[in-house]
Amino acid sequence: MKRAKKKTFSDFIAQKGLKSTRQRDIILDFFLSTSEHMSLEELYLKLRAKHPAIGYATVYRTLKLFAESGIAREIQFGDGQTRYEHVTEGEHHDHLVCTRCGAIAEFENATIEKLQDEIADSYGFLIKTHKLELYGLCAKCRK
Amino acid sequence: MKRAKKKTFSDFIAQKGLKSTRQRDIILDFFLSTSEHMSLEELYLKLRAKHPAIGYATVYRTLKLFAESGIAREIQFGDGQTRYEHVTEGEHHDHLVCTRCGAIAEFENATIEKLQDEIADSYGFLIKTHKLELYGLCAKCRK
DNA sequence: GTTGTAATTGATAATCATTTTCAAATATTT
DNA sequence: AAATATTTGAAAATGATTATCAATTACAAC
Ligand SMILES: [Mn+2]
Ligand SMILES: [Mn+2]
Ligand SMILES: [Zn+2]
Ligand SMILES: [Zn+2]
Repeated sequence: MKRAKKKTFSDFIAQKGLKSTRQRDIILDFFLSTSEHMSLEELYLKLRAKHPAIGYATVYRTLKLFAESGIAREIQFGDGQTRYEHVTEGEHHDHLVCTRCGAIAEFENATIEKLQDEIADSYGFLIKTHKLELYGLCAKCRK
Repeated sequence: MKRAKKKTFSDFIAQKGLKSTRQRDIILDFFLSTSEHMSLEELYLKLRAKHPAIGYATVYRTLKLFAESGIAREIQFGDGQTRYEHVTEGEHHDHLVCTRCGAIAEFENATIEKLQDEIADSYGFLIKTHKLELYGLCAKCRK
């Protein structure tokens, strides 16, 4: 899983004529070891603890490359912070976002996905991506 | 419909101890006369054509008030521009967004809404709002 | 209508996340 | 090892939004 993503990324780098660098390796290792949905700032701060020399711009640039290569996905939960999550081949999910504590749960629902396709069809619309997020209070916070 | 929204807003203004001003009236009239999903900049530019003295900050502040009063809703389609749409009592809809031409279609699907509730229940999650957007190519653009 | 007071306005500066710039450093090819 | 193109980190720039503030305005009390 980590191996596969590293492979995907190095293939992407090679195919694009880019270079394999120490910073990209460090950031990739760190990203693959993190929990999901981490914001760029969070990521940068935690990274800087171990690797103080890595620049902010490099983290931004590298995460964009991860997304471009297909191993990560950019997500926005409306708090003004871009987050990145891991992309797993053939898997898709949507999110429940707790607006009090920030907890995020993931779910999949095949019926909803199918209905989305039907709706798109009825408009002659071709879906490329979609975004389904449920905002509210998680079980812990609603008590 | 326009009347009702004007009433809602003036009640809101009164109840909050705010003032009824020329600028707010102008912006409200303009907003109520526009098509949906207009970005703030678009709104400001079109408004400025007729009322050159109205400031950018005032437009921002006033649209926020519209949202707070319940006659408008802020929406983000991920292009970095905040948009505002009209809120109609008791109505809800989600969006199809064309990533090529920017066209926006609206849809409602009771089954999807019900499934969302069931998913939330199964997580003990209390939904406050949700966001469902289908991005892709509209019928015109996919040809 | 005049006055007093608090809210509002418009211009501008500030903010915040993100992107760009650029000279120095580095990776890869020859 | 030298040549070349990419990458890096720091700092400046950007773009959308928000805060600041002095001048203006709305409105309630007289
Ligand atoms: Mn996720
Ligand atoms: Mn709409
Ligand atoms: Zn919570
Ligand atoms: Zn289109």
